[in-house]
Amino acid sequence: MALRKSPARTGKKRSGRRSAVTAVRMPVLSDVARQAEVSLTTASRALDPDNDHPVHERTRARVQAAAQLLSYRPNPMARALRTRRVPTIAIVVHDVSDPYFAEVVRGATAAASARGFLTVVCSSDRDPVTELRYVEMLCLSRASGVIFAGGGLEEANYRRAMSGYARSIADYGGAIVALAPRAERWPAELPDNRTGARLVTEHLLSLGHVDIAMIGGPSGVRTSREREIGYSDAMRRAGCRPRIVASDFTTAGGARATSAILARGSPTAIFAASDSMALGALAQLRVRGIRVPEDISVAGFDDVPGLEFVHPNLTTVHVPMAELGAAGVARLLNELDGEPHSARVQLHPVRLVVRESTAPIAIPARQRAATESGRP
Amino acid sequence: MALRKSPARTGKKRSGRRSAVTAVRMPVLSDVARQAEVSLTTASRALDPDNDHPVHERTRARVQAAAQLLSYRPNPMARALRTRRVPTIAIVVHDVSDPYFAEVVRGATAAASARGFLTVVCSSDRDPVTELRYVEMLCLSRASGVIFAGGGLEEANYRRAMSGYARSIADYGGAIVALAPRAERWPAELPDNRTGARLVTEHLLSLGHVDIAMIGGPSGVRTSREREIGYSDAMRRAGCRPRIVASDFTTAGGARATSAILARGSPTAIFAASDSMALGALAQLRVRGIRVPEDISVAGFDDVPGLEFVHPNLTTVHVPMAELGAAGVARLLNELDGEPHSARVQLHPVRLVVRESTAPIAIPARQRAATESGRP
DNA sequence: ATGCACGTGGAAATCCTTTTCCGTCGCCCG
DNA sequence: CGGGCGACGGAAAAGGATTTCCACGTGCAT
Repeated sequence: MALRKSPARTGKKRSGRRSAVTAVRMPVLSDVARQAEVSLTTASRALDPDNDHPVHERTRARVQAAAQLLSYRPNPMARALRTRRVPTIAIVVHDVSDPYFAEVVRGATAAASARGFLTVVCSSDRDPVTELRYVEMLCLSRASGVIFAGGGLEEANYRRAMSGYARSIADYGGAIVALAPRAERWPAELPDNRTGARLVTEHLLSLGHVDIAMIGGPSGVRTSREREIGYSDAMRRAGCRPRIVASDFTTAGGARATSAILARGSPTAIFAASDSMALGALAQLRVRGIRVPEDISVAGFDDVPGLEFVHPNLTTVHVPMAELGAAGVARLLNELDGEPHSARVQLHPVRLVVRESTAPIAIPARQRAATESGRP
Repeated sequence: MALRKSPARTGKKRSGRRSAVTAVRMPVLSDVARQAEVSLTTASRALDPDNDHPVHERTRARVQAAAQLLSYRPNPMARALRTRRVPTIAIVVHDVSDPYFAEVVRGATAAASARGFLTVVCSSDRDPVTELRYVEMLCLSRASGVIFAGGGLEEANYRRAMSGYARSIADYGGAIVALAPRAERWPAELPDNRTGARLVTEHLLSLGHVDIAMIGGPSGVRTSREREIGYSDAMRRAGCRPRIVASDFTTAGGARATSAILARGSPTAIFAASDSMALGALAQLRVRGIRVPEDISVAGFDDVPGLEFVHPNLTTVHVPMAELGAAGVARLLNELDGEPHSARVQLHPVRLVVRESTAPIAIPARQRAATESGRP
């Protein structure tokens, strides 16, 4: 694929102003070597626990003492140049502002920094071109690994480009892991979307609902599909007709989809494939004066933080987002060390969280309302 | 200060498995030079637009053609080693999951990637030790710059350590910018907190409110203080007594603070120093059956995304979060280029956004309610 | 004709670490 | 006693770009 001119600028011109006086020049390996009276080679070996070349314990101690004394820290750039890999792991998300991704990122950065890795987060803003640009940059800068927190696209060009980058990452010894289902057969740590969707649907069914509409995610995104399948299966098994309106995982999209659903009949329950969309549904229902859960039940998916502060508290499926992020970096590090994982995809259990936004259908709803704290 | 052994691990052991066949070796500068029949020097100069050494146009064209042909991309690691600076800018936040910071990060990453810079985000989780650890890592890896999105602490040890790192960053030619008021005299792009707080307060005052309580941020954080000052000034100027309960900028904290406020009297309006806290206030008022805005008005600060989907839509002060992030990056790049900025701190205007959660005091509130869409 | 500046290009040093390849020394064994 | 082996340490190459000098040829002024 054609690569164009580098967009990078390095901000030169600047000369080392203030440095003159203060700068005591960071010690480099040769300083340590001199201090310890050994060669560069030995110093390097003594300081590197992973190196298997034998170094006499006495020598090693001397070198380490010298390093300590000078408070030497190896220069990551030089190291990276030589080893052809930088100790940073990248995490590619669709949108950092999306609370789902924010949580994943939180978990991942915490886990990574605990192991001495920096994380760069790349937000594609749901634009495949931007995402590819990022991945190219990551390849070039030889990130140790890339975690894809969001799903991929089914589009042919995208997939071809991506598989090229993936190969190139594998070539230089980097690793990739996915945190959402993708066409590519990468190692993956995934939430159990199908079961989750089945759980909510069965919950709704058990409350007596029959006409349950679903607000799906974008078509061509596997997470959407899996959640839709879980829903459809449960519905069909109960003898109900599934009904899905595709949307885009955003709050605004959820509101729009709700309008669309209402325009074509009035279900007694709506299951949104993400909390953001469920929030949109809630908002839309409110402006129309439709009460939740008295008139209609609403459920979401993800259990993003803060749901306990929206009204009514949303029934949803808890996805362990931060743990997913942490598991992603753990998995990545394993892959880097070449320790093969038994299963390519590791499913993380999700659980149904029943809160206030779902209630038994119709008449029973009124009884339930009576149990809530009355207004003065 | 003493630096200990590197916590970094680079995951070696792994040998280049599959590489054997596929790897076509990425072209390097010398390949381009050979192809264009010029020296390394000339090739480098021809490809670098910032270089001021004269290169004949014909030669430059030849080199560029060669680079294009080979789809050459400079190796960022080699470049970094030589220039002593990596093209990544770090952004330190208190919590990536906080929508305020998420937005700032979004703006910053977009601006940075547009200029060929990668961004690493470091989330301190509000722990000074973690934050310091991050900053040390950033120093070592020679990030081009560090943007502090959140405020700093007043604590002595923290400030000393931080100023040490700051000096070291300046020494190697990196830059720092702050996006929240701090004790350190760094270049800053700040929201106009004082004016914003004054604006909401005056808005509330103009609606007839007199007993307006404020939920403040953590003490020792300047953003809190500035917003509190704006509020207090406006109150005093109107002859009203300010009343502030400190909290922590979180939704849960906002809910708790609301309880505390209610325990000590019933104001007719509550101004929270952040939207998150205002959301907590809203939730708390709801469980107590207190209507907003009929019984009490609530206003927030920041205007984080998604407020139009909460009920009632929150009146707040719009802070241009993404723009702040972008401005931070721009400022940083300027600093790196040594182009001096006139003012050390650049104030970004904020504006009052009046929505549904604030209304005239007492009786008039009912009239206002009539203008809303009625229920069936 | 000499000197100087300028435009252009190249050789080599530099950034700092890791790794390859080799040399030495002591020791054991045939 | 020569040879082989294992433990240990060092010289130097590699990794790939940037940058500092320096050189050469022209054109212009002296």
